[in-house]
Amino acid sequence: MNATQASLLALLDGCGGELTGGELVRLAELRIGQFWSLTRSQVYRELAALERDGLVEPGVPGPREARPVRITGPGRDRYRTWLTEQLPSDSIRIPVLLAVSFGASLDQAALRELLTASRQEHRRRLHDYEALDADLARAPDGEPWARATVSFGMHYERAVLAWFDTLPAQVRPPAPG
Amino acid sequence: MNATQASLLALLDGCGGELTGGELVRLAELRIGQFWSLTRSQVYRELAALERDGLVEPGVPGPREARPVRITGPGRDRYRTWLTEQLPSDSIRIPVLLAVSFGASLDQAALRELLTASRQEHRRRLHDYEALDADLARAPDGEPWARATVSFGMHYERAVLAWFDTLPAQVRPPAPG
DNA sequence: GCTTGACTGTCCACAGTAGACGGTGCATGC
DNA sequence: GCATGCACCGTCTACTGTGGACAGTCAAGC
Repeated sequence: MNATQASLLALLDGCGGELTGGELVRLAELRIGQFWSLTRSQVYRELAALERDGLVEPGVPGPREARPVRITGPGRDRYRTWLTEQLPSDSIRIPVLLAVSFGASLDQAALRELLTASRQEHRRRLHDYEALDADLARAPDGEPWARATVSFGMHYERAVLAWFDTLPAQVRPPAPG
Repeated sequence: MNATQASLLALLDGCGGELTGGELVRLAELRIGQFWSLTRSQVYRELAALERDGLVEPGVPGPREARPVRITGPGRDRYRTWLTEQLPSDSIRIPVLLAVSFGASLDQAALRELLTASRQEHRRRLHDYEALDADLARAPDGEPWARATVSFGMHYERAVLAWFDTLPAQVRPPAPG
């Protein structure tokens, strides 16, 4: 079991029915893509392993070679204990910080341009999260768990934007808000 | 060229001499480990590729099979343009958010425990960054580029700590400061 | 001198990433 | 009714990232 398998099981459990690999990819992107990446190749690979281990079972075949699966009882037990007991540590790679770290060796104008683009990207993401949070707030149950993860995104993006404003003047990107 | 190769070249350029694979691993952990992970296996693999491409060249062999390398002229050009022109996007995986996201299906006490441990870990990291920053501030040149990356770490950790305090009451970890 | 431990580089297995590929259903327009 | 285009299904491959085992070698301390 790994985090990708646990995520797939959790998504299958949450939907309460059957999903194909493609549907899982889309659902994962929507529900956890903000802080967890997974690709089509991975999904199909892990789905095969899950079925081999009896944690998911085939559902009724659909059109276009579609082979949906549903979670089994053991699958449900497995992901729930895994998520609270075997969580790995964070994995974070931020290329922009690589450029900042070696900034002394780089062309200052190019670095400033890079940072400006990055700042804009983070600003855009903050706006997206704010819009998403407003949507979730309108849901009947208020979606507390989903909102908690979006809240993380907003805290993060605001911190990054504040950090940009503390950079050395010669590379500091303009702050449009 | 990839980010790992560029980092190795930048470290070699910065040290102004020759380094072995092991030395590069330790130096990388110290200088960029906070936001960029790389392992021994990777370093030796990429070092072989860099030598094959003429971006580093062998230095004078040392004790214990040590085969130090130094950066070449083309190597210097390569990493500098790569860092400002071909930076990939961020890669972030935060397992704790997976648990929060599927929190509705989990045991609330176990989740709270998990979040408490995570909060403590982030608090510890913030203290480490603050101590590191104080050290860097005492350096003759003030180490502006290194301090900028540590500053990112502090902004990030403070944002995460603030986020913990916004979680639903039944899973919110205690806030000891 | 000898042991211990840290260090050298090598190797392997698996997970994550990126993208090409052939086949198939479905909607669209004729 | 039928042809076309497109979105989608699952497969596959190559490369990068991760974690850990391994054998050989030097140095420090007893």
